[in-house]
Amino acid sequence: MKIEQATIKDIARELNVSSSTVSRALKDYPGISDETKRKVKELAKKLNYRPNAIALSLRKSRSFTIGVIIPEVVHFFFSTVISGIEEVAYSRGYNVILTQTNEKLDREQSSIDTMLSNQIDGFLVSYSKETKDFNHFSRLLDQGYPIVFFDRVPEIPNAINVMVDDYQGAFDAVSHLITQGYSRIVHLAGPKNLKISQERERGYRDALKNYGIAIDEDLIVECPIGTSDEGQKITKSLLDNLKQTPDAFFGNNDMAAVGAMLACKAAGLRVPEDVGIVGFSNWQFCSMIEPSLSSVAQPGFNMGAKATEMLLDIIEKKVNPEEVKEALTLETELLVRKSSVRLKG
Amino acid sequence: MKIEQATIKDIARELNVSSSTVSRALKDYPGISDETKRKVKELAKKLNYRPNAIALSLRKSRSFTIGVIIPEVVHFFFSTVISGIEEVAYSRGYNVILTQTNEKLDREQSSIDTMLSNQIDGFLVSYSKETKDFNHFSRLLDQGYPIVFFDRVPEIPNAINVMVDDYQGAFDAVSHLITQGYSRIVHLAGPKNLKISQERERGYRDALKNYGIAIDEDLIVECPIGTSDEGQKITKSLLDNLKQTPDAFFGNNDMAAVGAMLACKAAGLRVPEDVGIVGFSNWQFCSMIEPSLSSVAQPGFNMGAKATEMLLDIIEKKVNPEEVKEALTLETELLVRKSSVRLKG
DNA sequence: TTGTAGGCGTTATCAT
DNA sequence: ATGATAACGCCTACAA
Repeated sequence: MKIEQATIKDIARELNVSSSTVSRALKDYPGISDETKRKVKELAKKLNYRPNAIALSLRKSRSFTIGVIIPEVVHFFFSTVISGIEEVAYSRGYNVILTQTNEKLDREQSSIDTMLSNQIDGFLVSYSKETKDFNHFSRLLDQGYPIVFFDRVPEIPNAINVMVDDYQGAFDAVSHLITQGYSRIVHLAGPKNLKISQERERGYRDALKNYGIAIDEDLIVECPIGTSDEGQKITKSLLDNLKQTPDAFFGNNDMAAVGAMLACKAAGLRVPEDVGIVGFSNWQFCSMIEPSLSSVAQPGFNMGAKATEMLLDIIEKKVNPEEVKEALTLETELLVRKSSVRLKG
Repeated sequence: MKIEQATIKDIARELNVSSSTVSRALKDYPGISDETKRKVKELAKKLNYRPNAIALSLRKSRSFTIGVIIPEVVHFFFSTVISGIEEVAYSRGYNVILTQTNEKLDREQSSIDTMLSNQIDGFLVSYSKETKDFNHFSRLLDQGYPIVFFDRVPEIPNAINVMVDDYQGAFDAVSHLITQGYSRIVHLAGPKNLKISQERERGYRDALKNYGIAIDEDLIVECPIGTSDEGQKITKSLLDNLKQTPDAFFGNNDMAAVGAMLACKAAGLRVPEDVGIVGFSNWQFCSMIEPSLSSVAQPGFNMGAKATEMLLDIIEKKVNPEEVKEALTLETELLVRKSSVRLKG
C-alpha cells in the first residue's frame, strides 16, 4: 500500500556502485568523481530520495528531537511558550515532541519514560501542580540528560531554569495599586507549591511593606485552580465576609483577576473607582474587556525561545553545562490599563 | 557524560545468554523457562532497561509517532484541537510531533519533509492560509501516507476530513440575529480560499434568503488577518462610509466580532440595543467581556480527538482507508449571550 | 528451551 | 576514487 521510500541502497543498485559511494556523493565528501556525484544526485532527485532520520538516529545515538513536557496546551501563556520553542527548534533543525500532563504527576512520569525510549536529545519542562518532589528529574540530570526548566522551575542542584521575574512583576503591580490610592489589597494567590506563586506572593508582601502597609493575612487567599469561576466565587465570599471590604485585587493570574472583576461588578462596585484590579500574564482578552484589565506581561514566546536555545547549546556542546549560568530571569512588564487607574494623569 | 542506556545485549552478556533469549523473555514469548524469564526481568529492572524506540522504528518501519501540522499554536481553537490530539495519541501509545506553519506555505512544505524523514506513521493537518493548491498533499495521499485533515480541509480526492458544520453554525447565528429583529447584518468574513470561510458565508447568505432579506454585497467584508484590531478598523470604516448604518455584525471569528463591538461602542452605539453581535469559535473571553459575546461554539477538543482516532484506526489497519467515510462533520452550538439579545424572553 | 544470522538505513573505518 | 565491512539496538526466521 504505502509506497516504499527510496534508500541509498536503491540508488547504489541502480547505478552499480556501492552504498558508501552514494552516501559520500550525497554529502559532497571529497574523493568522489564529479561524474559519479552528478549521477547519484540526479537519481536521488528522481527517486525523491529522503534520508531516513530514524536510521541516522540509531547510528548517531542522536534523534534531533527535543521533548516538551507542559501542564496544559490550552493555556494562553503556555501556548505562547510552545510557539517560541517551536520556532527555535525548527530553525535549528530539531523536532519537537509534545506532551501535556494535565497537571498530573503520573503523566509527567510516563511522558518522561516514552521520551527516554525515543532517545530524545533533551527535555524542556514545566512541571505539574501535583509535582512536589523532583527525584524523577534529579535522576535524569544525574544521568546526564540535558533539561531546561521554564516558568515552573524546581530548586534542585544543577537544574537550568528559565523564568520570569515573578517577584518584581508582583512588586510592580502592587506598588502601582498603592500609588493609585488603594490600600486594602487582596492577593488571589496561586498554588503554594509552585515557586512562581511563592515569588508573586513575596512581591506582594514586599510592596506593601515598602509602603508601610501592614499585611493582613486574611487578604491572601489561595486560588488553586486558577479559573475565572473560582476567582469569582472566592471574591464574592470575600466581599460577603470580610469586616472591612477590600479596595483592590491583585490576581496571580488573569483568570482570577477577571473573576474578581465580575464579582465586584455584580456586587455593585465600580472598577476602577471603588476597586482596582491587576492580573498577571496579559492574556489576549485583557484589552478586550471593560474596563480593560491591567496586567503583568510575561514574555512567553521569548521564554520558550531562550529555553530552547540554552537546551540546544548544551546538546550541541556549544557550551558546557557547567558553564551555563543556572538561571535566566526574564523581565516582566506591567501594562497599566483602565482597571487600576483612578488618579488623573 | 551521558550515562549509556542498558541494551538487550548488556543483559544478555551479563546473564550469559543470547540476546534473542533476552528479547523473548522480556516480552513473555512462549518457550522460555520461567527461571530465565525471572532472571532477565530482574536484571532488566535493575539496569533500568528501556527498549530503544528508535531501533524498533527502524526494524518495523513504524515510528509510533504522528505529525501535526497546524497554522498556529497560540490560537484558542487550535490549542484545543491539539489538546484533543494529544490525549488520544497518548492513550494509544503514540507520540505527537508538532509544527506550526505560521500560515506560511513553505513551512508547511518543509514540515512535511522533515516528518517524512522521520518516518512518521501519519499526518494530521490543518493547512495554512497561504495554501491554495494541494498537490503536496495529493502526492502524499497517492503514496499511501495516511492523512486526516481537520478544520481547514481541502477538496481533493481521497482526503479524509474532520470539520465542524460551519454552514449550519453560521446559519443558526444569523437566523438568531434576524429573529432578534436585526436586519442589516454585516458579515466579517474570513479568507476566501478557506473552505470554512466559504461555508460560513454560505450559511450567512442562506439565512438571509430564508427570511426573505435581500443580500447587500457591501455588507460582506473580508477580514484576512482575523485580529480584533483588524475587525475594529474595518467596522469603523463601515460605520463611517455606509449610507445606511448596519444593525448587526456576524464575525467569522470571535476576534473580529470583538473588534466590531469595540468599534461600535466607540461610535456611541449600544450593544445589543442598537447593534447585535455574534462571533464564531467561543473563545474563553466571550463570557468575560461586557456585554458577553454570543458565539458559535466549535468542538475543538472533540475534533482533535476524533481526527486522531480516525488516523490511528487507519494506521493500525483497523479500518480500510477506502471504507472510512471521507468526511466527519461535527455539530456546532450557538451560545446566545447578551451581545445579541434585545427582545424580552 | 535457547542460539545464530540477517536485516531495517546509514555511515565510519579500513581496505583496495 | 571506490568498495567491503561492521556497527547502532532490536526482532524473527530458522536451526539446534
